[in-house]
Order: sequence, then C-alpha cells, then structure tokens
Amino acid sequence: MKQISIKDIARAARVSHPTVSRAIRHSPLVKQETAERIREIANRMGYRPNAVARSLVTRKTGTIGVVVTTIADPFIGEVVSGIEEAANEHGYSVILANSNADPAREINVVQSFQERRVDGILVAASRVGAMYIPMLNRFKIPIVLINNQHPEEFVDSVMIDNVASSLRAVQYLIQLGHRRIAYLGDQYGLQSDTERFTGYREALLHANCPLCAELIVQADGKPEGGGFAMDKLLSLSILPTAVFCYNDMSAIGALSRIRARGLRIPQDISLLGFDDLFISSYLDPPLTTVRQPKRAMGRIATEILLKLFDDPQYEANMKMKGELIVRESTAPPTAGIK
Amino acid sequence: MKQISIKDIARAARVSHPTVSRAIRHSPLVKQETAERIREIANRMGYRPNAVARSLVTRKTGTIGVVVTTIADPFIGEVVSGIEEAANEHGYSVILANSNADPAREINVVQSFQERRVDGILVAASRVGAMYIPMLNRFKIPIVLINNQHPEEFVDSVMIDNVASSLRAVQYLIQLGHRRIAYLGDQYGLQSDTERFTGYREALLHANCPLCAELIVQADGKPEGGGFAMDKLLSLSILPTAVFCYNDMSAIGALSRIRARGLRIPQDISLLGFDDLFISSYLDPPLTTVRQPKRAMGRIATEILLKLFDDPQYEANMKMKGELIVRESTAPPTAGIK
DNA sequence: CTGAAAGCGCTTACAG
DNA sequence: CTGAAAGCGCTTACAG
Repeated sequence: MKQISIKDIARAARVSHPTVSRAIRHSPLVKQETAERIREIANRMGYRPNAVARSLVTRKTGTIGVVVTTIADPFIGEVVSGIEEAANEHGYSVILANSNADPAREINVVQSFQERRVDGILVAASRVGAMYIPMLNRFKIPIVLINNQHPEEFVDSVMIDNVASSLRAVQYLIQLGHRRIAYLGDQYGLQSDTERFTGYREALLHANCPLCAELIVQADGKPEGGGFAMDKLLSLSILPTAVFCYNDMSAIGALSRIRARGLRIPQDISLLGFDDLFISSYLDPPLTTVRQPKRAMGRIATEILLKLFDDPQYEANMKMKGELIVRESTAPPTAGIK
Repeated sequence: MKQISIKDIARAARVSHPTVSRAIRHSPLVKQETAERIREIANRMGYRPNAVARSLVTRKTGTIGVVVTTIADPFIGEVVSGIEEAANEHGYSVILANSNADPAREINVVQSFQERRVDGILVAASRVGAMYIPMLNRFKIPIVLINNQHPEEFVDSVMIDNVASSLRAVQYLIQLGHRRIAYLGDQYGLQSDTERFTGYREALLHANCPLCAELIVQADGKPEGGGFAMDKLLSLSILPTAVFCYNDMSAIGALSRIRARGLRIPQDISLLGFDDLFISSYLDPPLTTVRQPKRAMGRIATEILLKLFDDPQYEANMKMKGELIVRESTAPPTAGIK
C-alpha cells in the first residue's frame, strides 16, 4: 500500500531526490539527459507526484472553492460548468459545496475551505449569507462573487446587467403595445430582484405607463412560488396583458397557472422570463426571455480569480450583457380581452 | 501573510505543540483543563488547522473525487447534490470534475485525482470511458459507479433497475390498450439503453405484441436527438400510438416534434419518459415517466464509498427501484387514428 | 548541473 | 497527562 515517492525514484536512478523533484517539474536546472532518464524511470514505476506534500511547501493547493446554493439548480449548473472548465484549463481543481442557503452550512463551508487552504473562492449564490461575509473577509483570500454584489466588502464580481436587461425586455413588451404589465418578482430585498424591478419601473416610466401596485407580486424564484404569485395576478378584476417574471423558473410556474385558468399564451397573456434555461425553448409556447451567458459568467469569474492570485489588488466588476431572446410567449395584446 | 500554526498556539499556551495538536482534536490524552485553555487560546487567535499538513501524515485527505459527464445536466445535478450532502455530513469534501465524455479529459481527471490523493472516487457518467478504466484500476482506490456497471472491473455500484422499470412502464402502456409502441433509445451499446430496451422487449413479448424494427429508433439522450428520432417515427406510414423514450430529455425533444406535426398528446400519441426531471411535471402535457431517485442514488453511492474506506473488501451492487409516475402524456389509444 | 540540509504544519510512536 | 523526536513527501535556498 506504500505509495512510491521521489526517494524511490532517486534510488532507482542513482541521483538525489531533489534532482528527481527538479526533473519531474522540468526544471532547467537539471541536465537534459539525466532529466529524461529520471522521467523515464518515474514513468515506468508509475509515479504520481503527491500534491498534498507539494502544497505544504509551496503554500498553494491549486484548488478553488465554489459555494453554490444548490448544484441541482439548472442555472447554477451551467455557471459551475463554466467554472470547472476554466479552472481545469489552468490546472486548478474545483471543490464544490452546497450551502442550501443555510447559515450553519455556510459557516461550515467556509471553515472547510479555510482548512483545506483553497487558493480562492467563487460564490454563486443569489444571496451571500450575511453571517459569513465577515468570515470570508477575515480569511483574506481572493473571492469573486457571481450575480451578487456586496460593494462594501468585496470588490470583485461578475454580474448580469439587471437594470439594462430588464429595461430592454419590458420596453419590448411596451413596443408590442402592452400597457398593463405585471412584475412577478423574487423575495423582497434580493439585489437582483431589486435591480430587475428597477428596469421594469423605468421602462414603464419612460412610456408613461402607470406603476400599479396590484401588478407587482412576489415569489421565490421557483416554479411553485411563481405559480402562487400568478394566481394572485389572475384574481385581479382587470388582468395584466403581460407578465415579466424575475426568472424562467418563476415563469414556468406562472405558465402552468395561466394554462390551468384556460387562458392562452400569448393571445391572452404574454409571458417573459429571465435566464434562458435550456428548457425554456421547449416550453409550450417557447418562452421569450433574457439570456444570461451563464457558462461565460462562470468562466470569467474564474479568470478574474486567477488574476487575483497574481495581483491581489486587481479589481474587476464585470457587467455582462443580457440578450433578449424573442420566442413565442409574447405578442401584441389582444384588444378584446378584459 | 504567515498563517498561524500549532506552534504559535503552543508558545502562547506554554505547552508543546503536540499537546496543542491533541487538544484541538479533542484527544482524551490531554487534561480536560489544559485542553480547554488551549482551545480557548486557539480560538482567540483565529486558528484553523491546516488540512494539507494533516493529510500528509494521516494519508487521508477527506476528499472524494466526483467525475461527471457534465454538471450542467439536470439529472447529474440532482445526483451530485445528493453526493455533496452525504459527503458533507461525514466531513468529506467533494472535488468535482467534468469529463465531457472526452477521453483526454478523463485521463486528466483521473491523474489529478491521483495526485490530490482523493480518498475515493464516484463516477456519474453514463459511459465510463473505456480508456481510463485500467487507470482507475491500477490506482487501487475505492470507486463506486452510478448508473454504470463494469462487472469485470468494478464491484461497487448503484444502479436504477432499468429492466424492471422499463418492463413496468411499457406494461402500463399495454394495459392502456397500446399495441404499436415505439422505443426511442439512446446510442447503441450504452448499457442502460440496452437494459431499458430489454424491458421494452420483454413487455411486448409477454403481451404477444410483435417487435417491430421500424418502431425502434436511436437518439442521444438529448432533446435535439430525441426530436430527430421522433421525426423518423412520424414519417412511418402507420404511426405508433405510443412512444417509450430512453429518458425525459429525449421525450422533451420528441414532444416538440409531435406538436410541430400538429398531433396531440396523448390523444394521438402517448409519450412516456424516464428519469422524472423536475421540469417534466411542467411540460404540456405533464409527462408520464419513470422516476429515478436521483438524490438518493447520490447519497447511497457516497455511503457505499464510505463503507469501502473502512472495509476495502466491501461489495455492493445496489439496485434502486424506479417509480412509474403517471401524468397526462399517456392515455388509451384513440381507435380512429391511422 | 547536483546534492546535503532545512523546513512546510501537522501526527504518532516512544519515554517519562 | 506531557514533551522530544521522527517523519509524512515534497521544494527551496545554499554550497560546491
């Protein structure tokens, strides 16, 4: 069961172990010829360097800690896949931890990252638990946030441009002729929700549409919550002609409630989402939505982190552009409906 | 930037560093009183044990390597979320790697797991690359496979009971009165595809339905491929009255093609999937499917791995039961349609 | 170019 | 109960 080490190779090659170490790492310090001979022997013996021993002396683990709310979320899955890809290209491994938005878990995760001496942390959770922000700070290790800003605490982040994207999306609804547009949001206080709402509000403002309290409902970013919120809208005496949803997950729930009420999309109600999950194009009707470049966001966050390794002062607040993807869930309002 | 170590605490507490080490780990070898004093000091100094140093001597990293085809796949996301949960409960961290079904990547992943000295490996890829099976074997480290068996090479796995589940699902279609049932499969040679096909074949056999070559088509487990395969079925002069799909992803693609042809589900064609992705209940119509206990499969695989740590001889081939979830995409065939 | 020495931050016999 | 010594498998000055 003993693993073979640099010393075993040294013995076999009749050199000292530091020389083996150098040869393995292709250090120019060792004669070409000996280096090759050593590597050949190492190969033959099936040697694999021990990263933990190496980390102990270099004080780098080549490891990135990634905290997510839950990896089962399709949006997050895409982001993480971008992270993993970029990390891998640069020789880093990803340690993944779900926080489940549970403060106790979050503390745990951070402690475990700390003990494992990850080189940096990526946070892809829609709300960074307030509890562990100070911990992260004290940790003094590069961190970049994805779709989550805490300007006072963290300088590095990659975000979707929520306000501009929402503005654009709602303007599109207005161009179609809608005036009575609802906002089906996420929980109150979420930064991205606030921003998407801002875009919505501004679009209405510019178009001289009234901002109608009864048309603003809250959900939880998930289908069920979206469904409940949609039910509220459907109980209004005058229905909205279009609904702008915080995200596609909410829209999926809303869609099924609209259907259940026997209304048609988009003829009776237009529906607009945010995210562009892979599934959204397979809904019936295919969902008009704002595409977030999820994979790219993961990649870029990783690249910022890597920059931070070289230059701890590096600052980047990357704002990504959302892209309006027009599909079939939106159309001009039908005059007749009440 | 110097991290604080056990020696710093030792100095502060006026004891030797091994005593600090023992106190931190709650070893009974140190007097209750001193232990508490030491821990108090460690806490005050914000000490966090260095897991890499510890790993070097204990030869355990408390780390599990997880290989997946891609974490962006919703099925895999759920499985991994179960893995992460169980691993975390036992104090293990998860190192995640996407293989993208790319042999070069796979070799890379295994090497990186080897160098990092993960304690065990979990593979959740529908096809373990043949290339790296020998490597994994040589590695001599506990491995458990999820939905992927290689009986000659690996003894430990957790699988869905493909044959029985498919048999049951197709029998349900037969009970509804279908006789002309298509199988929309995955790539030829995939074990789970072969098994699901076997269940299909047996169900037809038992019911004295003919096995019709034209009703058996191949796809790739994704919506697009499912769509293409469905197109083939839709070009037959006599359409099937029901289609059993390898998985929900394929069914999603098939569904949209059926729709595009102007046919109704389930009135014209019944559609049955496999997996029960979260989205499947939000399709229109909600999809009848076989539910795989994805999260539980991840958990159980992890638990088997943990057992393997204690007892390398432990063998487990866990067969999970699929559950038929009847929704609205299936109904008795309509007599009239041709 | 190569090797002897020291050290990374822990844990584990071994003495006492 | 406590400490001195050794060692886990590497890398990095330092000499030569």
